Amino acid sequence: MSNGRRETKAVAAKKGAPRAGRRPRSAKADPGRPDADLDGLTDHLGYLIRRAQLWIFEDFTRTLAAVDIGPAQYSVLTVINANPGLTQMAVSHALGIERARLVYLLDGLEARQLVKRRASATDRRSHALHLTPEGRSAFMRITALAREHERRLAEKVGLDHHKMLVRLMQVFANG
Amino acid sequence: MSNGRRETKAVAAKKGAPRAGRRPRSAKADPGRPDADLDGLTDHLGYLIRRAQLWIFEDFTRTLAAVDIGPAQYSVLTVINANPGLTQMAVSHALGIERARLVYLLDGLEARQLVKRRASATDRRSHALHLTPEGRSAFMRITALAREHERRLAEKVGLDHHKMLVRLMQVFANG
DNA sequence: TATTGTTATACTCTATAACTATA
DNA sequence: TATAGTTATAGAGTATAACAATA
Repeated sequence: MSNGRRETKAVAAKKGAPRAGRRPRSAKADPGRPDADLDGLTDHLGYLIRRAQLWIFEDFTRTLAAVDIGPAQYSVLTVINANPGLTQMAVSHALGIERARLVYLLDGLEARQLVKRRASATDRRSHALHLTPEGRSAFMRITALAREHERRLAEKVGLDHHKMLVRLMQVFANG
Repeated sequence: MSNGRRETKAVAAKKGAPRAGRRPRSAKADPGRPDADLDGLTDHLGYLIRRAQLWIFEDFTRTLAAVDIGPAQYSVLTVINANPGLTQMAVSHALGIERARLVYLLDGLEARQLVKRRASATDRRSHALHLTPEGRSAFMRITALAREHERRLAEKVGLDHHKMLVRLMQVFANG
């Protein structure tokens, strides 16, 4: 799985069927495969967000394939880097990742020597999380690629639109 | 089982002391657990979208729990309703749902008598998808609940922001 | 008793591969 | 040979529950 970037095997021949604006009506004009009418779906933010998620995660994963880091791993590294000594519960809470899932993610990052679980000085139930020196230098390469991904994303939606989206979506940043 | 995960000991834990505040911190009244610094994460559209997805899908599922319809099922019903006679491949392509997954979804909807697979008149390999009469009346109740969900979502982000988000995110509506 | 990290299970969704029956 | 629908499997991700060590 580590190299899991399968090439999407040339999805047959795409016939004409151009994206006719946001009103893909004509069911007769194109005998090949006209786009179906999505009806009210394109007014549902949830639907649009799911489609956006597909595009973004795919581009992110492809862009960071060289360092073999996925979106979840990236978010974990970022938070640990910015908050050395954080506990697993705090990371789980900050990112909305289930603590059971986080155990698995950290197992992988620790096995790759990017992250270290240390004993907490104050609470022997919990671990203090830190980037290793290798983790810190890897993180610099990783953030460079992440920025490249973000640039490509901004290109797709338009630079001004990207700024606006980031601002509007802050509502969801926590809680 | 046997994850070689032995802890070293010691090392003083640095208390919180996160980086300089490039981001306003929500002052939660929890002295024991201040929010972690998310650093650059909140400028990544992918991260924000993931958080939005969590909120939206949870609210959607809760709102439509009474009719037992999830986001994917809702999108399938919507497209079939707007395009009676559509094939499974066309639905799969329109919504970005794998055709193998669609089989499973349709099995459920057909077992509940909401959808019917009919024989295609022109190609005996494919099925023509239709809502049943029960499906059509159920769909009216379903869309009412979906609109309620969308209203709640618009409330959360603000009505004007919601409109803008829907417009900006159209880029992802297809492809 | 409650919490942290952990293990385990189940369910959702995505990605493939292979099979069948048609075309 | 290729395509539509189907079945099967594997991998992420989410949601729970339970348990040991610790608080």
